[in-house]
Amino acid sequence: MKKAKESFFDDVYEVVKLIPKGRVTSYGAIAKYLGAAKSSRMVGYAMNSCHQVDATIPAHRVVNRNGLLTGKHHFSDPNLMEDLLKIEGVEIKQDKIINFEKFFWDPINELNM
DNA sequence: AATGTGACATACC
DNA sequence: TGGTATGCCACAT
Repeated sequence: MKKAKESFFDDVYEVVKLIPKGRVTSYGAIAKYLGAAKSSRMVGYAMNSCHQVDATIPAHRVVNRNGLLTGKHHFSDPNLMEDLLKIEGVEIKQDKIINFEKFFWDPINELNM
């Protein structure tokens, strides 16, 4: 059995680290998967602290509901996020993911079923 | 306890 | 099309 979540953030990190390479998800999807659809902001907030909790978290695979790389500004370099995604095969144009639905990885569908 | 915060989501202008 | 405003909630101080 899994140990109880220590905090909302920890769950966020767990899910983010489970995101397959070449896939992306949204803050809202993660929040919803954790049972707090309205806490989408917390997901982003968690990512802000993710580097001090676990630097291995692929935060670049998490974007907003629009597939827009809103969090790129928080990376070491703004271009790092889209560059990492491109390397993984995700097409990006104007800081936005092309065919977002195709790359979208929903934990609710992938983990809860 | 209270206040501040924020990498969202949605609505409105 | 993009800026502004509000709701929303868990964490930090």
